[in-house]
Amino acid sequence: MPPDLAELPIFSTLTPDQLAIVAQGMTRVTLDQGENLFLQGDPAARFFLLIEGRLKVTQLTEDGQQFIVRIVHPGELCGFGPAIGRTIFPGSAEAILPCRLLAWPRARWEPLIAAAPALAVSAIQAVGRKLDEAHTRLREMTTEDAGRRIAHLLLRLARHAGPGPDPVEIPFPITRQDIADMSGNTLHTASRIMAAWEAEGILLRARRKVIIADTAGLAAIAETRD
Amino acid sequence: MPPDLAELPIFSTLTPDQLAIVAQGMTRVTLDQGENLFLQGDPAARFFLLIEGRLKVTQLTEDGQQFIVRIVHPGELCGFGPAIGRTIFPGSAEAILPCRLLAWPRARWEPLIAAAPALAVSAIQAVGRKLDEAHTRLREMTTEDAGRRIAHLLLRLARHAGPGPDPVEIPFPITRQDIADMSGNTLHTASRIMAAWEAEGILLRARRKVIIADTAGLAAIAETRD
DNA sequence: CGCGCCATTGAACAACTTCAACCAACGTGG
DNA sequence: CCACGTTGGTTGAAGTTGTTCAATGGCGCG
Repeated sequence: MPPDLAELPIFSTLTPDQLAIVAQGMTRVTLDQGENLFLQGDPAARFFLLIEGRLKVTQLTEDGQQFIVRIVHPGELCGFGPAIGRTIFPGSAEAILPCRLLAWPRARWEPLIAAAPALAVSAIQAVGRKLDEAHTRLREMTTEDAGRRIAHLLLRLARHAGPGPDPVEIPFPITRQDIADMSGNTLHTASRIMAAWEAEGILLRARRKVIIADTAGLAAIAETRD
Repeated sequence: MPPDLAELPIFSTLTPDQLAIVAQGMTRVTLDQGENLFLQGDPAARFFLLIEGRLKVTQLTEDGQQFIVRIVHPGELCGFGPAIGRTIFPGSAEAILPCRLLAWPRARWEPLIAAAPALAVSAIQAVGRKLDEAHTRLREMTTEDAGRRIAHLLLRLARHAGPGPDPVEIPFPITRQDIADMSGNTLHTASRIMAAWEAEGILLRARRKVIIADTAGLAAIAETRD
């Protein structure tokens, strides 16, 4: 059992009593790269906290198009349908890196937030932040052109790599197709634009890999106002 | 004091004791058409429940573009920044019809949800629904063309008119520009597409007014899969 | 070593935006 | 109550962006 509960930031303020309640019914889950944690339409029987790795949450439209809802980073809750009154998962979650997670049955949600109100507050705030992020993406989709959207996306992904000097590597594998889906483009447009940036020395690219060589240059593209 | 608190659906399950707590610190607000309830950047000192009328919530980007976050319908909470840890309003809210609201100071949020847990649950679910809606809009923005996006938008707006036979009137004034902003188009594209629909007998239009004459026809456009 | 997945690139095309002009309804003040 | 400015709305033509279609290259795994 690698990590002690108390060492996780989200639980660090809890008393031993509260930790005991948190631990009730809790199980650990590990996923290999490429495995699915849950599929769209599955009953939302459990909710999860990602400890290590990365998850990609996607939705499939009726007509077969894929839409990437978000990337889940370590320390974040996911699949908390139960908390907002959902009974099935609205999307699928795939491990894009090997993952370790904690899982609780949905019935534990109420006792858990009752035992640790800080958790409830942070859950609500997490939902709020995601709403903000969704609005930001919506605003970008409607007011910005393809290049700026991709630039914003890469900067956002890179921020999760933690602060650091150039070059910044996006810390998980990601295909051009993923980038195109997340930024509302086709694979082709994304590929072209990023090829141009590579020529300008802003990016380094490899198979399923992106490295930002010039954060300032990319930020300049993202902020360009016509 | 027009409506009795207990008559509002959201409070209908509360006991008199709980209602007394809800009423503490509560004030009533009325707005004329065109007035602002709050402006982007204002300190989020209060949160609101819309009883009657309609609000339009917008954000202004740094470079001056407007983005319509949502329309607030009667019975919905709005401006609940305090609930998700915000101290300023991230957007502006304008009355597009004369409005009546209830308002509470932000400090009342915790006692209020403590007194009426049903309210907390419904607040979390309200945020969850908005997240869903934002994701739906995002998905539509990236996978659908202009016409289908407008069709979906109009159907969504019309649903708030309540069920009823054709023709369905969208129950608040709305400009072509608003429709374009909400569906991620320019005024021009929206105007052209809707003009075509009017010629086909699907819509009736007037200044600041849209009436759906053929809901099934519009739904067919919205669902067309290529 | 050969197949499949990921990626790149060019050319033709369609969709949407921009630019620009114009029209009609509303409201206000003389 | 009429003239006129303002706001909301329509429409055409030109221009741009991004998509579609099509072909090709290369890495990695069995």
